[in-house]
Amino acid sequence: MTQDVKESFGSPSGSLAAKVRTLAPSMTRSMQRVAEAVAGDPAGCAALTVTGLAELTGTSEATVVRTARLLGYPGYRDLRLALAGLAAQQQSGRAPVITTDIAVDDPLADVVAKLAYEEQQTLADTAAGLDTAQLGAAVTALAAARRTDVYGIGASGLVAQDLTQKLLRIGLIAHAHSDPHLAVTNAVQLRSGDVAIAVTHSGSTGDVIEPLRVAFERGATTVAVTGRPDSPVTQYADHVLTTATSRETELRPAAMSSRTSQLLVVDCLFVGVAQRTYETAAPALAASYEALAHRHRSGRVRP
Amino acid sequence: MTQDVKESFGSPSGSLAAKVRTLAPSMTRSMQRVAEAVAGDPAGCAALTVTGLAELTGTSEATVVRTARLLGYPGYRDLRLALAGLAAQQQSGRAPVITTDIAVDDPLADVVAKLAYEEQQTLADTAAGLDTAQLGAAVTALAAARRTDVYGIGASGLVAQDLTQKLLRIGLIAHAHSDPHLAVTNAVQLRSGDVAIAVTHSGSTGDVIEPLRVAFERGATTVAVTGRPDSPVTQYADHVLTTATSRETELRPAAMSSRTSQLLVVDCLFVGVAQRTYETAAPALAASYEALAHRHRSGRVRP
DNA sequence: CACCGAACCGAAAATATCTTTCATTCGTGA
DNA sequence: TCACGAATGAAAGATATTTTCGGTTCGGTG
Repeated sequence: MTQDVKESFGSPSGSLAAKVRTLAPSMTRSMQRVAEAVAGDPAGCAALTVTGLAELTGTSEATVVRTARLLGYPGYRDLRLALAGLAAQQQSGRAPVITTDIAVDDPLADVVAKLAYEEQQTLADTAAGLDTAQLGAAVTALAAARRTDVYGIGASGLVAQDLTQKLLRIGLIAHAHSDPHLAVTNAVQLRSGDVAIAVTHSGSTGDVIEPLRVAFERGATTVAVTGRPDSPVTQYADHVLTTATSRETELRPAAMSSRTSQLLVVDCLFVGVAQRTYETAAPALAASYEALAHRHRSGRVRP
Repeated sequence: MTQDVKESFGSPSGSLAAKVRTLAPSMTRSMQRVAEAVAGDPAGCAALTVTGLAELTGTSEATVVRTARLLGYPGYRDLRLALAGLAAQQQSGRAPVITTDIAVDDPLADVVAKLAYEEQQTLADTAAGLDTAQLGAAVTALAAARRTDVYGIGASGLVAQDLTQKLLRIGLIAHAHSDPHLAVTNAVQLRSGDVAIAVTHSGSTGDVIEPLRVAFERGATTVAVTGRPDSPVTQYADHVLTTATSRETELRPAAMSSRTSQLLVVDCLFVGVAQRTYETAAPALAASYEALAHRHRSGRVRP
């Protein structure tokens, strides 16, 4: 199933294409067909009626409407309007855009350009798809938390650690856990007023869900940072922060872009908390900077 | 920072307003009312149905349709679509291009936008400043290495781990060290044909320089990933990969953007190596993907 | 000033489009 | 294999758009 679709769209990444990618896993087969068509050729689809799009994708009107709903619009009419807008934007956008995947024989310069470009897209998509209300709620909880536990495994584990390091720097009490057993053991200690955060792209990593569940049941405020807003982990999450999902290619595992996306979310959390706790955060940041200066040798070496 | 500019239609935009002006004389009174409304607030009108617009302008559906026709569209439906497009274009034209630093009282939405923008900037800068010759040399060394050690402390330690995780996934032997003593202890084991990589933004972190020096003296190929190409760490580096340095602001520590930059470099290294060792890397990647699938619970949870 | 005609306008019918319902089909797990 | 539930599309139902058509207004004219 390689893209015979030609993927010739100018800027594949209006937040719509991102939304399609995020929601695709929770779509049924025929809905995916519709979503694909829409993401692939917004302008073309905007010109079609429900019936037209249904025929084009070999599905029914009902399915088209269902897809529109899933993408967050009240109905097809509104999706169509949005599509028209998107098309217009693309038109004026005129992005140079690197469309192709990274190939085995790409020269390194291309690899660098493509990777940078894709990560930039990921960032844009993440920012576009992040629910600031959920973010705000999570920030509020974090800022007031007695202690915070962060769960993550593999690449997500690094993100968890990153967040933890940052929170510690502004004087909060935070721990990252990547050992499932220890995570659960610690989760048991949590109670109302504490915060537990699970970082998992798939949202289905049992080892991460379990401690979150425990924390949830203990009354802690729970947050899920995941690329799948309908995945199991969200069952136990008071607040869900959605990360972007990008096309995965052979040489560029999904972990790469999901990490970028997760880190942005985590940064937002951090800055948000730092704002809320500015009085204490600012001096703490300054102090940690000061403390680190000693670990650095004097200066430059090459004249 | 919302646009108080209000866009009080000095030039409501494009051919539409022009068309309205041109055609106005040939319009009847009520049609002019409709045309005016449309030209004055395309976005708002795009949200209305024929009936809505008719009521808003105190006219009838028929008149609205007639106006649409006069403006050159087959019917109201199409005018509406065009309006949506126009609105979107205007919207995007307002490239807010966030220049200011993150302030303590910025709303979260701004924080998200600014962070995303700055990280995107960092990525672009990194890609632009990366020396592909140096990168190529590092990749060659990595691809052929008997073993690879990566040193990093603090935030850079996470980057080091990230690289290690990836290299392991394609069957290479790699270790990350953030304990300075263990790092040195291990560095002693290195010899020609091995690779040592130091990740440090400042380039002056003694704890990271030391193991690199040891590795260098043992004859290993050494690589420095640093934001300061003239810093002490480069003394012992065969190849220097430069990361971008961005303005540091009070609420956004340098660690944030240097991490982004470092990760891009590390990703480039990884993909480069994966290309060189494609024969073995591809199946290894597939296998690790396969193995992880078992760790994930079945699928979606919400209907 | 009354009358006429043409253009204008909107109510409502006719049509197209979108949405919902519901029976059927398909895939899946026991 | 069967039974169940999810997925799907046909068709009914609801809305929106377009058309029709008759009433109204306005300017001119006898």
